[in-house]
Amino acid sequence: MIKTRFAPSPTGYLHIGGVRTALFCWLYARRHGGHFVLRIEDTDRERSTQVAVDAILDGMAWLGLDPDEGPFYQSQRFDRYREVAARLLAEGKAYHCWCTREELDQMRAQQQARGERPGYDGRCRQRSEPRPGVTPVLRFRMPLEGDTVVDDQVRGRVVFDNREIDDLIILRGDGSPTYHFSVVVDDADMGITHVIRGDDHLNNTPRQIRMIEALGLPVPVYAHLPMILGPDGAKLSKRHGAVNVLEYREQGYLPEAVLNYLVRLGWAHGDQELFSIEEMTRLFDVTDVNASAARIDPDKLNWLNQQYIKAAPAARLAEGLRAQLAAREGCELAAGPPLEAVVEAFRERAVTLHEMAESAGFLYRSEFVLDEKAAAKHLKPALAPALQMLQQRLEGLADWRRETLHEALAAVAEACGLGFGKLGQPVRVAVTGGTVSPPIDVTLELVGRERVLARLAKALGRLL
RNA sequence: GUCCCCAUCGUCUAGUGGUUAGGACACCGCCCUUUCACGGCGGCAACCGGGGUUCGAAUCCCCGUGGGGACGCCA
Repeated sequence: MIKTRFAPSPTGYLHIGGVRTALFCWLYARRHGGHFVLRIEDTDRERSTQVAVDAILDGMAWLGLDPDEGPFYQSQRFDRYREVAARLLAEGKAYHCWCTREELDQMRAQQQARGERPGYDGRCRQRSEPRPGVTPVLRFRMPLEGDTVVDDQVRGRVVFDNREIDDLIILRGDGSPTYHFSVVVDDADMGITHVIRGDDHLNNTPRQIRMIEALGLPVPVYAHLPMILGPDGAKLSKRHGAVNVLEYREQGYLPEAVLNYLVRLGWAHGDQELFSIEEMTRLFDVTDVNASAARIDPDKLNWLNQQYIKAAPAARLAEGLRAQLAAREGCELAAGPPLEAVVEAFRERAVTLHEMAESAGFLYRSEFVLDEKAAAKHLKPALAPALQMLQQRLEGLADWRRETLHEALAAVAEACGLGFGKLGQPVRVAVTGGTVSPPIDVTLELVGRERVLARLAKALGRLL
């Protein structure tokens, strides 16, 4: 069975670049009827935190990137790594190294000074005597000559000269495994057939392949994905806005929009831009991923999010809107119209749910805030008769619905010799406090009879 | 510094030896219009440079340039 895995280290939030890796792994497994494994790489106990683990799990769940197996934790498998390492040592494929950190630093500095690639020179390969006061680490014995070939699904064939690869540490002084070693053991134990991961691991691959071979295990298929950069082409960082996926949720992005955006970074299917999850899983193939790095484009994500907001079921959006509104000062859900009605009125004019809550906020705030500039421009004394007429008409309106409101507005506009818009805009300002809202009839319906009449009266009070 | 990877509009990309180099986002203009949007139509805009290979290169090869990554008892 095809098996892919996503193996983040819980040292921070779930990065948007990591999410794309997870997505590609997930899609590939889905596409081939295989399994997607989630493994938490927490061998570095100093930096790993439970908060980060939760953030990863939370983010994956939000996006629907559910693992078929796991989450597995490397921290719970230390015995297994030590066992495998012991075997390597017994077979002479690994050896103790008694070099001190100071010694290693010095060695690297000298190598750099000589213009060489810094790396361990193998000075402990032959040593058999322990050094007093030093707890040894275990190093893997890499071949000294020849090449190691990585047949990458994205890059093609990449050849490394073994002389460029040094003997890496597989067990630290405290007996804990290092990343390179634990991945190899885990991928083998978990039956991972396809390793799909970030570009930054390409250079690590030959050493991992050598360890896998030394262990007599099958070498998985590799696919190294290009990196995702910030809009300015630099490495993605906090200053580029949201790098933490959960921030996208907070900002009102829909998970399917984020996924759709991410899947198109490095992958395409002709000219198609919109992909449902089902389409992605049917069409995606890691061999179609292109090799060059891509930049994050917030504009395009926004556009996609809007596409999904226009199409999503109102009930779902209502839930998102509820959360957005709830997080807002002065907004009281009970004080306004049903959320689904608001969603329908605003879905074509909101890029994110955050923005929707922002512009629909006036429906739920008890205090009325009038934009003075708008009032100065649209609430002119000359309008008083028309507004008065409208007020009367609305008071007598039996049925407070968009259609009846529209009739009332149209009738008053006609009677006063005004265009619909000439009446609508002042009413909008009077009722919403601003110049922007859904169509005025819809707006009046949403604001509700009581408030409309009260605000109209208040506006009239200003004019008279 | 050494090694590895990458290179089509501003951005994401299609393209796999012969195309007026296509689409999308953004931007600009027009239309629609009840504000804002949505939508429709149109426009601007690219093969990093130099050598080869070939009848013919965005496409294949080499060099350069630029960008990125790796070089930890981090992952």
